[in-house]
Amino acid sequence: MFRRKGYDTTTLKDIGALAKIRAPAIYYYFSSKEQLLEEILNIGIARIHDAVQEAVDNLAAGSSHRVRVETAIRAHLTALLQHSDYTAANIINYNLAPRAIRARHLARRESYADCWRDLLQRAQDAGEIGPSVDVNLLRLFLLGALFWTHEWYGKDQEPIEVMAEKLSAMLFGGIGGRLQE
Amino acid sequence: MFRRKGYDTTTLKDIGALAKIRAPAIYYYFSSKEQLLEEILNIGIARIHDAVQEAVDNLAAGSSHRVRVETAIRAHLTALLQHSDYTAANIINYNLAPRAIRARHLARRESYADCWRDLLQRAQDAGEIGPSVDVNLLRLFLLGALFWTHEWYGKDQEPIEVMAEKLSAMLFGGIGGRLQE
DNA sequence: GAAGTTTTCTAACATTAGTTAGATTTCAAA
DNA sequence: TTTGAAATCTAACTAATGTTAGAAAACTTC
Repeated sequence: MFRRKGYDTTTLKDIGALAKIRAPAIYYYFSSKEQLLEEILNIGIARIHDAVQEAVDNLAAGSSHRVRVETAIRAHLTALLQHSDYTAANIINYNLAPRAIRARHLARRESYADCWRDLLQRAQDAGEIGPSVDVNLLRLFLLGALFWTHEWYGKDQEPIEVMAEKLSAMLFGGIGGRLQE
Repeated sequence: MFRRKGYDTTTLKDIGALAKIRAPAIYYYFSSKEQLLEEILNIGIARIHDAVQEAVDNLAAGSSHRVRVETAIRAHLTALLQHSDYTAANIINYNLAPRAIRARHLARRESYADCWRDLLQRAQDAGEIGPSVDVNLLRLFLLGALFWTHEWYGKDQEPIEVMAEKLSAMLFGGIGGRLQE
C-alpha cells in the first residue's frame, strides 16, 4: 500500500483492512506508523542488496568483470521490478520520510552503494573499464538509470534479461555509430 | 515546500506563512490544494522541457548529433539541479498525486519524452548512433540517469558541464577498457 | 472622499487520523 | 476444564487539516 498510495495517504485502517484486523491491533506489532515506514524502507534496501550480492557471489570464480556488472544489473532490475514491492515503496517514500528516519536509513543505502563501488572499481583495476572513466560518476548514473525503471517498466515490456544485456552492451561498447570519430 | 516536505506534509498554513497570508486567503488564487499541486507539477515539466528545447534549438545548424545530445543532457541537468525547485517537486510528488491529476499530467510528460525520442532517432538515422542500438531503451535509461541526479547531486559536486561531458563520453565512446573485446 | 472592487481576515465546521485505555476474545498448556 | 498469556476489539480522545461563510481591510478609481 505504501508503494501504491504512499505513506501519508495510506491509513492504519486501510492496512488493518488488508490484514483483516482493526487499526488498533496494529499497535500490538508496531509501536507507531512511523516505525512501520522505517521497517519497510529497510526491507526495501535489504531485498535489492541481497539479491545483487548473491547473484554476483554465485558467479564462477573466473567470470569477467563485464559479466559481473551485467549480472548485477540483471539482479537489481529483477529484484526491483518483479520481486519487491518493498523496494519500490522505498523509492517512492524515502524523500518524504521524516528526517530522523531518513538519517538512520542512509547508512543502509551507503552500504548498497559500496557494493557497486567495489564492483566497478575492480573492473577498472583489471582493465575492463577504461582508465579515463570516472567510475564514481558512472555508478551514480548507472544506479539512477536502474532505480528509475520503476517509473516506466510495465508488464508489456521486454524481459528483464534482455534489457540488462542491452544496457550492458550500450555501456561497455558505447552507442556511437560509424560516423562517430 | 512541496519539494522539501512533499504535498501531504505541507499544510496550507505553512504555505500561507511563507506568502505572508493566512491559509484561507490562498483560496482567492487557487480553488483547492490539489489544484496547487497540479499547477506545480505542470510548471515542473514545462521548465525542463523549455530549457532543453531552447538549448537544442539554439545550436548552430550544422552541429553534430552527438553535440546536440550532449547539449540536451547539459540543459536537462542545469534546469533540474540549479534552476527549478518545481521540477524536483514534480519528481518527488508525482507518484503520490491523486490518480486524476496524474492522468492529466501524463500528456505533458509524454510531450517531453517526444523531444528526446526525436533527438535520438535523428542521431541514429544520421549514423551517429549505431544501428544496433535500441534508442527507445536508451532514452528510458538515459532520462532515468538524468532525473535521478536530484537524489544525489549536492553543491559540493562537480560542475554540471563536466558531468554532462563525462556522461556523453561514456555513452558514445563506451566504458570498455583495453581488455574489452 | 465616496463607491466599488480586490484582497485578506476571523470564526467555525466537518472530517479524519494516529493513538491510548481497558474490556473481551482466542488460543495453548497443564 | 482451568489458567494465563496472546491477540484483537470497542470506545474515546486529541489534534490537526482542508474548506466555507461572511465580515473587515486595503486599494483603486472617479
